[in-house]
Amino acid sequence: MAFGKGHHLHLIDGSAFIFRAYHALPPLTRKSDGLPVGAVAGFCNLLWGELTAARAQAATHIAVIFDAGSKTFRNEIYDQYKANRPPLPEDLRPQFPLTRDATRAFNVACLEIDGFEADDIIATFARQAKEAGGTVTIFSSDKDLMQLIGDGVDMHDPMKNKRLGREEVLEKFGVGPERVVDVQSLAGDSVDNVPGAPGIGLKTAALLINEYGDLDTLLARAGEIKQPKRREALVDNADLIRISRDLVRLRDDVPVGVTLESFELQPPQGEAVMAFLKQMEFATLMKRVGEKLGVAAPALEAGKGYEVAGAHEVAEVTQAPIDPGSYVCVRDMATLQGFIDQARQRGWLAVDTETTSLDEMRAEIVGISLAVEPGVAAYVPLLHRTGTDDLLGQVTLVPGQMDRDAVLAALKPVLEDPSVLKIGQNMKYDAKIFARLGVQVAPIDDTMLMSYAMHAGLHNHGMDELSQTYLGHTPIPIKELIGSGKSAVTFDRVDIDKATRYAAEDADVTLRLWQMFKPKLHQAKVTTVYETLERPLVPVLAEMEMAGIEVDRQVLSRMSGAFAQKMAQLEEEIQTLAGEKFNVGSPKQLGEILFDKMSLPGGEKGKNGAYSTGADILEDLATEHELPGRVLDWRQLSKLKSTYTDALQDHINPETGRVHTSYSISGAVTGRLASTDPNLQNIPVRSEEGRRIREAFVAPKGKVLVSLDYSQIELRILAHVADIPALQQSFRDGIDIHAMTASEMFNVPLSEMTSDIRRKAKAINFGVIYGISGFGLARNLRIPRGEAQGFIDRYFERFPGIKEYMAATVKFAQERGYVQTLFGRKIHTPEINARGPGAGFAKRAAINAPIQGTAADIIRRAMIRMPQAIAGLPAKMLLQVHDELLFEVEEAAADTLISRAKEVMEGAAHPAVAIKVPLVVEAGKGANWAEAH
DNA sequence: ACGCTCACG
DNA sequence: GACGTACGTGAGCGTA
Repeated sequence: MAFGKGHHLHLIDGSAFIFRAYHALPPLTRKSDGLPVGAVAGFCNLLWGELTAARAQAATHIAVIFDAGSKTFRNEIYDQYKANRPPLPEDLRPQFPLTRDATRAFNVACLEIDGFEADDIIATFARQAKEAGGTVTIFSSDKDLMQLIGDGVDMHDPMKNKRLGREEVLEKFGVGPERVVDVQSLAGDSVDNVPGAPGIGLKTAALLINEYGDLDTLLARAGEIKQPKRREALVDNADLIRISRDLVRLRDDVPVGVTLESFELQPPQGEAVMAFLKQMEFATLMKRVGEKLGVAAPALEAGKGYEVAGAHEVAEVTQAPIDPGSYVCVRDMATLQGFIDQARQRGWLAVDTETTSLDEMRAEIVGISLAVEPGVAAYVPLLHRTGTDDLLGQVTLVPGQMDRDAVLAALKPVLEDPSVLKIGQNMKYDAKIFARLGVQVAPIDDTMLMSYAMHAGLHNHGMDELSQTYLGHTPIPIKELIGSGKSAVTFDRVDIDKATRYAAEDADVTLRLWQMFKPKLHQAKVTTVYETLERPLVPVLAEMEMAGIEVDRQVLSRMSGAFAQKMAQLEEEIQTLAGEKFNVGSPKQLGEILFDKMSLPGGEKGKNGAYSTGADILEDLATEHELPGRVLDWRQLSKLKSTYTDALQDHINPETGRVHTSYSISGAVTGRLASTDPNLQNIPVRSEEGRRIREAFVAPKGKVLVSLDYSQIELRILAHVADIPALQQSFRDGIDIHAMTASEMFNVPLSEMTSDIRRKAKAINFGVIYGISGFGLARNLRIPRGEAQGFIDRYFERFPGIKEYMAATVKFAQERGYVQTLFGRKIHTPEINARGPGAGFAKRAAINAPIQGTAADIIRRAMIRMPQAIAGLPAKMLLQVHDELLFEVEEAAADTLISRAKEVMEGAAHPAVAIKVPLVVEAGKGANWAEAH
């Protein structure tokens, strides 16, 4: 029978059901294999409830509509559409196809169409139903659907369990359903990232539309608006507003390919429902559905059902042992396609690349390994070369390898497919290799970062260590393939059979680690840390590293020359003073000259019997003799030359002409990044001579460098976490915090503050962050230990909250074995209950970690939000130096960049944590880093 | 491979 | 009462 008068259609927004189910339930997994099924279970419950309700409401037709998940036509209109959506939780993705299966199992029509959102499909069916003379109820909480209300179409919000009609639309938008699109086009939508008109919200938009009738009239007569702000917002952004309208207006002409008749409400077929529920191991639901349908629920075998993720370890015992002999060497397209198909089927793929270098910007890809299941792994050799060059000195490819570009072309769709999760160990490396080959790998999971989120402080997170610790398996060492030291060869010279065993094993191990870590993230309560502070940082850092920073070789080379001259001169003077030639760079020889030959006082031998000749000791000796001062000068120049002016030149990439550092996300236990090859986080700044090295870090013509750094961020965090009202107030008032501390401690009014008193207070403030001790402060200030202890006692007397915070933090660590940042990052403190001197170290580290770690979390949050915030500006984020971000930007846009980036940085803690003191960011710009800082 | 020294936050 | 200490990093060098 044709759909028409008297018929009533229920249209269900399936995606809304899924998300609601996912967030309402704990992470449940199927007992037999650990498959995440929480969202599916919740979805089935909601659907079952809805089916019961539909009958009660005399629905005659029903359908569940899903989002197809891939890009839609709206992304072609506006590429930023929905661009700020958080990434999908990794355990939700594989449940999507199961919810479709569930819908079909309940004998309900289900539909999704590539290129369109569920909302468009719903709009299309709603129109068809209306035109046929029937009525429609839409089940969704999505306000975008409210434009469809009226004339036989109403909505039901399942979250609030309430009907939405014309009155509710008026209440929410200030206009009727027919003008909802106009209002939304003006107001924009931050959730979907619809731009709208800047500065116009829902209220103003409704006011304008009601005054002018509709959007087109309003835009045509925008010049008449009296308020200058509103007038400009509309006149200047007319195009953006029209684009916004195309984004919010639902299409009701989607080629759906099915008719309304096919949605006729059918009773569920007991057998099909039961088969599905049994497969999912949903015992309770089987019983409930069975009773209603009058079918016996089949019993589940022992050990089946579902449970909260990680409740039991099933992974290891059920897995096949790791056997490198079983891996496949891929030499033809059909075999490769087989792995790709398996990846699509499962929704995940473990990937690893083998290359000629650890430097991602110079490395050439040699092969790719893949794994889809524990034990099911393959290696695709691409560019292995013969061990010896031929007679002409030419390298020759080993025969039997597939063409690199053909393999990449085959892999690109799956590597870029948003519905297939790519799993790797240190994915930033592989993502950069692929990016250089034109493949943007996403979405990703990273076992190194999962381990870091769970185990920071317990051990490092390299693959060999993780495999040993968590799989009890020692992977083939890379040394066995490429050798070590001077005789090491690059991976392209490795025999393909050996490479297959090694490389595929890495992918296999990575996949197994991922399966083991996944449920444990929830258990360790670090899912949010992983999802918001680790995983999203990978693409951000990859971008920064690939951008690199321009370094002027000339500047460095000139400085190197000058340093060399000055050093030679100093060396001669030193040797004359010593009365003999010796290696000034050898602490051992220097110690013997100073303390044995010249008999200067204060010679202390370290653990291996050598005299200590550190800067502080030489500074003390400088009053006794000329030589130590000269050595200090020589050392400074030597350091600057070897570590900076010489070494940095070697790091200039010949292709890009820029220096590309690599950030280690999991290198520092506190959450800080670490920079290597080269380390761009310790470029000199404290001494005048050193600071000049920053003049070599330059912006290209027409651009400038912009530096933004958090002012006193760790002290601000201390004021918050230790809850010290006096410190908090000073930060709110913008008072010099060290002067204020000094004033409180020494009873000196701010107006009479001397730089010496302030210096002491500053040292104490920093000392507190480090877990202060009388000894440490005494050494830092070069004052007697008793005096230093006196300062500390006075400080604690004045700010008792600090002492309480320190004690509470240590106690927390002793009881739980870890400390936490404000954002939930855990830093383990395994040595906290040790005896001996180690105990002191562990306590101070435990006190420092939440403060340093919270600061690290904050700048991570800022960095993750930054690409979105500066999109459209001719600007790039280049470097991070713990509390500083460095950008390169076209000169004309520098001030815009500063204001946008500053806003992101100062607001980075929100909305997760409301810090009681303002975060303040200071900005500078200039032709080089010295000027910008 | 390890420790010393020193550059940074 | 003695011990040994500021927190977090990475690079280059000399020495074993």
